[in-house]
Amino acid sequence: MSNSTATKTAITPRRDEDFPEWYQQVIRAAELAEPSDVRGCMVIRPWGYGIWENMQRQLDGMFRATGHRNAYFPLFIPLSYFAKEAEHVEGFAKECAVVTHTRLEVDENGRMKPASPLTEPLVVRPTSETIIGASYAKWVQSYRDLPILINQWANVVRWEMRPRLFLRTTEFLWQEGHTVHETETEARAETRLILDLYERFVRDHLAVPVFTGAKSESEKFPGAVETLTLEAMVQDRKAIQAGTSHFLGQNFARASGIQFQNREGKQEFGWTTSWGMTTRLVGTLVMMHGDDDGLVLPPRIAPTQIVILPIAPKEQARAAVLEACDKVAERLGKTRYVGVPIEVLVDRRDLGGGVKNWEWIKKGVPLRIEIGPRDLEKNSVELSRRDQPVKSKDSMPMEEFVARAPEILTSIQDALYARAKKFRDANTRVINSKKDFYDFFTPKNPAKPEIHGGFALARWNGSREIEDQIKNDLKVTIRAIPLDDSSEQGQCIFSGEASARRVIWAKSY
RNA sequence: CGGGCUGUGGCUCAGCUUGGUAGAGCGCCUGGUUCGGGACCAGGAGGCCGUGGGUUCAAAUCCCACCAGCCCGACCA
Repeated sequence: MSNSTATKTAITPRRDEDFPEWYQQVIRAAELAEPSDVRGCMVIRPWGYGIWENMQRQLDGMFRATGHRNAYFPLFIPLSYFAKEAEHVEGFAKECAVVTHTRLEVDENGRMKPASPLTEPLVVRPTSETIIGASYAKWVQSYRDLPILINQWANVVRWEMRPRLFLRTTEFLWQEGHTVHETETEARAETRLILDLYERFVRDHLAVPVFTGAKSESEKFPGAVETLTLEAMVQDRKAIQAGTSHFLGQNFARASGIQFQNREGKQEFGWTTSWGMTTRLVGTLVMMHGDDDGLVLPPRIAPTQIVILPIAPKEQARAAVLEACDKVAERLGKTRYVGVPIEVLVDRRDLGGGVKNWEWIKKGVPLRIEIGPRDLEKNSVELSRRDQPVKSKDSMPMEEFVARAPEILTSIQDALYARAKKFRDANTRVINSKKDFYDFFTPKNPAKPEIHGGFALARWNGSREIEDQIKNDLKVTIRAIPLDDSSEQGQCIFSGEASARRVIWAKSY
């Protein structure tokens, strides 16, 4: 009893008690998003949307720097377009929202009902390869028109059976890049370029370490020749896909008629790619860095990086304290951190006690500053880093703090990455026998599985049957086939057959 | 779409078995004391009990249907 307050966490349950429930509670407590009345759809609140806007701004800059430009294509895709690529339709058929009518009429019971059926139904885009392909087919005549390097920021709809906030919602936001190239080599290079760009983005901005690689045949994008992926490990040791980059070969060019006259004067199909990152990354951040007191945001992605909390116990002191807070805020706002002005907020709301402080803890603000009468006397500030225990607090001369703020933010950013990487590496195993593999992925308490498993690096013979078997037995799948060609021959741990390489296995989101 | 569970103020839930037209905690509002670690006291607002039908003098409570949500499976960024 005596230490019950000492061990109290802001989020109930704790991660080790019930991870999925913890995840939902963090999203609620941090005011990132909430479920809406529309099944499977969510309302993204300002704090959550602010994170997404930062991702957009940062990624967009990277796309531009590599020669890509933004455009916008229709939300509705004629069914006939969509159906052009066989594997593609098959892959998405079960989760398409379809618009069949163009207006509402009042029926005999006074209820609204759809009327005026469309001759050709429209699919609400689950992805835009086919509708964009239709435009590209018109734009591409000659090899001189290539490459086409376009990105679109959009919403898409995939009618999922089991939605979860950010991780899997019926409607979600993303960017989708769609490019056309003259040669296979160029298109493959583009796929790799984007994979590397994504990896840099999640590492440097989100403090998320990933393994990259190719998807197996069964896991790749419907219609793609090759799907490259970034796989992160979150704190329940499951894998989450942080982004994908697809080499589409000539499949979609053939389906959409993207043809050009090549340097030899012959008609040839273009080589296309597509790649995307989604609002799922917000959920990834929660599960990657969050703790039992709520969200923990890497400084580079936080909508507010520093919050200043005025402490004014006595009425007489208030004006002076607020003035000091504003002054610090103003100076910080003129200070640059990774090239942009620091986002500071003075929380002057009239809320008592630690309530305010806890609110910002739960929201994951990287740095909290307290300024009170005692600080005014000493000309100092109290600072708390979100990457450190919530109760720890340091005092620092005001001048020094203002000067060192960017450096402190950098140090938080680095600490989060280091912690995440350490966690992943500690839960990544080289596994050399089927028994060890099954042990690794089997919880000790099957009735209420504890957090277990992780990433297993194990040899595989390349067969679909083995994949299906493992998925069936353990719900474990191949997350990535590493690209680095350090091919030491060995034996598949499941079949004993020849195996060219180790692949990464895990349970996944 | 199959199996299980659940729908009662903003949130979490009690009440239902043994019908008699609503309660708690948290949150919210007002006033005061507080404020350097989730404060306290006093007062107050807010619910046609998921929807429709049935049984009954009377339904949150019993019966039927529907709808929605959660968990498990199949699918997925």
